[in-house]
Amino acid sequence: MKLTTRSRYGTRALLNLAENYGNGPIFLHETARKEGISEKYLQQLFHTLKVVGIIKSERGVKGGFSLAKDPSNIQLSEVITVLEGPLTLSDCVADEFLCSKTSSCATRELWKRMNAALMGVLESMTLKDLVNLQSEKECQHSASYHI
Amino acid sequence: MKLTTRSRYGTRALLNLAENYGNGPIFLHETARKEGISEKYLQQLFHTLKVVGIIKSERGVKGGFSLAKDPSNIQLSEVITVLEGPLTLSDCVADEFLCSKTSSCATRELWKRMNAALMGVLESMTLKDLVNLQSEKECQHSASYHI
DNA sequence: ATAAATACTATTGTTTTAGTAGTATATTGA
DNA sequence: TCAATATACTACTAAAACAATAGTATTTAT
Repeated sequence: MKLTTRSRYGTRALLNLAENYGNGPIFLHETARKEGISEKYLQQLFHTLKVVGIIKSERGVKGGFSLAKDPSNIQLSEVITVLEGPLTLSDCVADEFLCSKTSSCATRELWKRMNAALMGVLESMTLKDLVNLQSEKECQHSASYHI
Repeated sequence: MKLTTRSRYGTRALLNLAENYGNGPIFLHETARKEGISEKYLQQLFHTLKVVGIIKSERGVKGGFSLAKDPSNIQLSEVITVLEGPLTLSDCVADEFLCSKTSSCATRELWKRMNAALMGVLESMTLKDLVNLQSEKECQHSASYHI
């Protein structure tokens, strides 16, 4: 059970935009190069993210992409859900009428708990948190090199 | 991001065996019919579960499958891991050398937290818990019908 | 104009999933 | 002993999902 590359690439790319928040748009090809993602593929991901209002774009020679709102207002649950689709581990979690045994199914309860655990993590973090985490890590990393 | 049918079918089938724990083996075709799973497919799942010692089998006319140990000693983390493979949302979570940026990657930290959340649920529950959950639910369900 | 950026849709190769098929082996009991 | 019925094990396959690639259209700065 893996996340698709859509989620993983998309989140990394958004982190890239978030780190630049407030400084105008970034060319897609820059983000793509920096994160090692195919430009064409990232175009699709950014298109999706734009449609739902997470990022905005400017066209033309001085165009590019930037976050459409403050990083602290972008929950990771929103990001992953948009890129990955609903994060339900079994379809019966989202659609209780899918199976006739729903109301008395212990395994469904298990899948629900797993989903709740995942969403708990994702809802408790925003892109801003991810930016902070990144700078913390980079600081630790460089410290361990220099000492 | 869905669990595969291996996990979902397998867990349901194990719950079926767990409910019968101590009363001898159950024919595979019975479990298959009750849970609506193809016999041939369930054979594969049970084979996997047998190899790792979660269930045991008896061959021949009076054969069948039963749990190899007490339901309270079978963690759901073990069950899902065996059926689904390692529950890592990104390969870099399991293999830190997969990516050169591992030590300073914020998204990897995110995937790790999500994994920890999932494993937290699965390690805190055993097949016995699932059996209890099931009987609770069935009780509630029948109660709501009779009153 | 034109160069360089995003917009959007269609197509495709690969991998994974979910299952089927088939042969072999073990056990019971008439 | 032999037929019936169970598991054991491996190989194969159709369908779906994934991960891109391709290509045309449109916008904007210079």
